[in-house]
Amino acid sequence: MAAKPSSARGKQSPRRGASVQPLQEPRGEPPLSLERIVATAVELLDAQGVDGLSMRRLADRLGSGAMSLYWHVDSKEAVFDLALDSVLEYRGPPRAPAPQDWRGEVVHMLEDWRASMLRHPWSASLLPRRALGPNILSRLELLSNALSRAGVAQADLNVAIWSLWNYVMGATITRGSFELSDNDRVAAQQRLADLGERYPTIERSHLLLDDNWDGTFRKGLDFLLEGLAPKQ
Amino acid sequence: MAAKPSSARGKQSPRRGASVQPLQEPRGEPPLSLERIVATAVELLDAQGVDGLSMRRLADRLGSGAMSLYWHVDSKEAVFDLALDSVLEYRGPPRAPAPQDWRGEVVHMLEDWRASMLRHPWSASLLPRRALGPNILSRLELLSNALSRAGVAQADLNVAIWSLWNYVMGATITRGSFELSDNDRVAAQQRLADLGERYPTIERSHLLLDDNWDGTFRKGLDFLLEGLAPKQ
DNA sequence: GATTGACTCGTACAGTGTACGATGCGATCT
DNA sequence: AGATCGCATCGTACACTGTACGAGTCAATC
Repeated sequence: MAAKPSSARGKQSPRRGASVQPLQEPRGEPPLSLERIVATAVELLDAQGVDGLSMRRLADRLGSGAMSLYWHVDSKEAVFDLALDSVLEYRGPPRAPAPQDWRGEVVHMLEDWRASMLRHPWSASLLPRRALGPNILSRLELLSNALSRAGVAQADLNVAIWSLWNYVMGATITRGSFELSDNDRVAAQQRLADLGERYPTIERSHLLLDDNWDGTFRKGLDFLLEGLAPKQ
Repeated sequence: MAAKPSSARGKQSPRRGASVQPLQEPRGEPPLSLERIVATAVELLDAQGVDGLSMRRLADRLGSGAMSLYWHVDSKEAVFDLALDSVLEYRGPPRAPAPQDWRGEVVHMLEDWRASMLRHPWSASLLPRRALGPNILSRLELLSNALSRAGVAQADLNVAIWSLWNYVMGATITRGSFELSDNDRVAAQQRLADLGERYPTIERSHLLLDDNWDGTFRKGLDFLLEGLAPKQ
C-alpha cells in the first residue's frame, strides 16, 4: 500500500547505486525525479508543442512507464504548471542595478519575461488559468518592490502592478498568435484589402504587416510607464 | 461522393419541409446549420468549459451524429475559432457618440470587450493562437479609427493599438486565472505570509486579495490612455 | 428513370488521461 | 534471520477523444 504523496512529492532518495558501483546499470536511465520529469516535459513541449505532450510520450523519453510519473506528479495539469513556472525563472540583470534606476530594472525584467515566453512558444497558451508558481511570484515581487521605490502611491500600487503585468501578458500571447503565420499575415492583409470598405483604417495602417514586435513592445511599455509614473 | 466543402461551408438549403407541411417531423430537431452548431457550442462551453466540449457531446445536443458536424465544419479547432469570434460581436455604444469623444468610445468598446470575455470564461483561454475572426477585426478597426481621430501620430498608431489590445487581453486572461479561486486566493495569501521573507512587498500590498477587478481595470486603462494621448 | 450533389451517420482506429492493483526494493525492526 | 514497511515502478484496463472512410438518404435536375 503505497501512500499517495499527492501534492507532497517523492523526496530524493538514495535508492540504488549508493554503495560503490551502480551494480549493473551502466547505461540505464537515471532514476525518475521531479526535476527530470519537468525538464523533459519542457524539452518535449519545445519540440512538439502543447498537443505533443502526452504522459506516454513523456514517459518514453524518460525511459519509464507512463504510470510511474504519477508517483511524482498529481496529474498532467500539474506537469503543465511545473513546466510553465520552470521556464519563468528570473536571474536578474547582468550587474547589480543602481538602486534609483527602478525603471531600468522593471524594463529589464519585463523584457526578459517576454523573451522567456517567446523562447517557449507553448507557454503563452498555457498561461491563462494556471497556478501561480514561485518564479511567477518572484517576478511580481520585484515589480512591486521597484514601483514602490519609484514613488508610486500605495493606493495606485496594485493598479500599476496589474497594468504592467496585463500589458506583458497580452503582448506575449498576441505575439504568439501571429508569429507562426508570416504568410497568413500577408494573406490576412490581402483579405482586408478585398473587404477594403469594412476595415479601411487598419488596412491603411498596415497593422497586420508590421512585424517590429520588439520595438512595438518596448515603445508601448514606455508609454505605459509614463502614464504610471511620469518622469517628473 | 460528396464534395468536401472544407472551408467553404454548406450553404443554406431548402432541404425539407419547404413544400407545405413539415411532412412528419413535428418534434424533430431543425436541420443542422453552421449557426446552430456555433450557438450550441457556445452553450456547451458556457456550461462545461473548454474540456467539456467534445464533438460527440456537441452532436448529442444537436440531435445528430458526431460525424455530421464535419460537413459544416473542418475540425474541432474550427469550432473553437467560430465560437470565440461569435462571442465577440460588438454592437456599439448605447447611443451614437459625439465624434470628438474618442476616449469614451474607446473605453466603452474595451470595457465591453472585457465584459464579453468574462461572460464566457472559456474565451480567455482560447484567445492565444486563434485566428482573427471578423468581429475581432471590427474591434481593431474601431480602435484604430478612434485613435486616429484622437490625434495619435501615424508613427505611433500601431504601437497605441497594440498597447491597448495587449492590456485588455492581459487583463482578461489574468482575471480568468484568479476568478474561480476565491478560497485559493486566500490560501495563496496565507502561503505568502508563511514565506513572508521571500515576497514581503506583495504580501504587504495584499495584491492577491484585492478583488476590485473592474475598478483596477478601468484605472489602469486611464493611465495607459494618458500615456498614449495626454489630455492636453 | 438515371444521375448528381448536398447532407447524415455507423463503424473503426489510433490515441488519450488515469484508477487499480501487483510487484520489487532498501532500510528498519524484532 | 526473517518480517515488516515505505518508496517507487509499471502492466492492464476503462471510458473517452478526434476524425478517416464509406455507405446511406433524399430533393432537384437532366
